[in-house]
Amino acid sequence: MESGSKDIPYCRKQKSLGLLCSNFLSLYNREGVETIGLDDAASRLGVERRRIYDIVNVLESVGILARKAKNRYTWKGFGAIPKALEDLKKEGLRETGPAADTSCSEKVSDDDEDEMCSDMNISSQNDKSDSSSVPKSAAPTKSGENRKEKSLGLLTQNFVKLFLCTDMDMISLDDAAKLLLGDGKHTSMTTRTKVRRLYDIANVLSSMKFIEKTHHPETRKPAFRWLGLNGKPDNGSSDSMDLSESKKRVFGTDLTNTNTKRFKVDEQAAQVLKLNNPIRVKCESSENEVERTRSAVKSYQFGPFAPANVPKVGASHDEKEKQVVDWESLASTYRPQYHNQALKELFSHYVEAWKSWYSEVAGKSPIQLMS
DNA sequence: CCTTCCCGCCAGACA
DNA sequence: TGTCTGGCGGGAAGG
Repeated sequence: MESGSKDIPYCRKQKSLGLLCSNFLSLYNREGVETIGLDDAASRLGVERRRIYDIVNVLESVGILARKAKNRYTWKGFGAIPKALEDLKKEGLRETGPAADTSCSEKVSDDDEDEMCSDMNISSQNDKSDSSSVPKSAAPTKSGENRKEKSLGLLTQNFVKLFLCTDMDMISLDDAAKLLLGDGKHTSMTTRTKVRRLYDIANVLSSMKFIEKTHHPETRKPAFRWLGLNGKPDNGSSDSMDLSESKKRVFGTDLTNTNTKRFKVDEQAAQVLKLNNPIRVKCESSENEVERTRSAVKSYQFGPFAPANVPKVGASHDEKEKQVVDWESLASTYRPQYHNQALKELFSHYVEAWKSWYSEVAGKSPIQLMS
């Protein structure tokens, strides 16, 4: 009787974090959603709770979500992304060393290293037992902090900072791992673990089109390129949500400048980027600074599925992009155990969202979906 | 072979 | 204590 699982031997790709992220986004990126329950998400997406944590953590790092309470997150929406990234950038630059940049920013009010509602454990030592001998080999060495240092969320932020604050626009995960971990303390296996996590992060960010996987021009090594907003002007009077129909993401823009002299992360970059958590940036104002500075208007273009309440860029024409994805087979193959109404409408939602998204981007090969 | 990275054990954090 | 979070690394799918 247990042969009800038909075929579907097992496809690893169907369970990828990136796909799950897309599902998550399309599931909650609609009007009326303001809070998200982890249990709800897990059951509706058909995954274990553990995976929800992964996604939620990186989404929170980019500002899409915010932790509200246990089991509960607040949906901030894509509109919160630009600000979050801006904060990340400023934060990263600040850690770098304000000495280099005279006009670093106007609002230099005291601000913690973290911009979100992350809590700093101030109750570090409230132990009542002091005279008594140690119960066991207790390790009161910065219990919480240490764990938090290695959190996926923080790693995500630092990874993003790498793109925002450095002039490297192409980074391999291996280099990123080396840069991001403490300092020259290799440990070989620490890097391995870090790289694993970076793969996770990269998958999620890729599904949102923040980054894209490519290869080094020469080395052929796989690397990731930043696609998201490269640097918004951010004027003080930016109350009105941007997203005007101006320029969308600039893809081939960087092709114009053929300088591209140095992609590899030599020890110079490693030198600048040591430190524990904070990231150092190379503040030298020379080299290839011209890159894509000219486009200061560059509004942010959302990843998949622009929400309904957000002015999409030219959402009028379409029907010209052929559908490369077989949605019907998708719906039938995906998790046969969930044949409820929610999934039905979820998938139909996909088709719409993807259509419009495709027509806008018209990229080559966006996300690899199952077929 | 090497790269990618999913699964889920299990340990801290929290109620 | 139980539940919630989420590091962490094995080891298998993918190329």
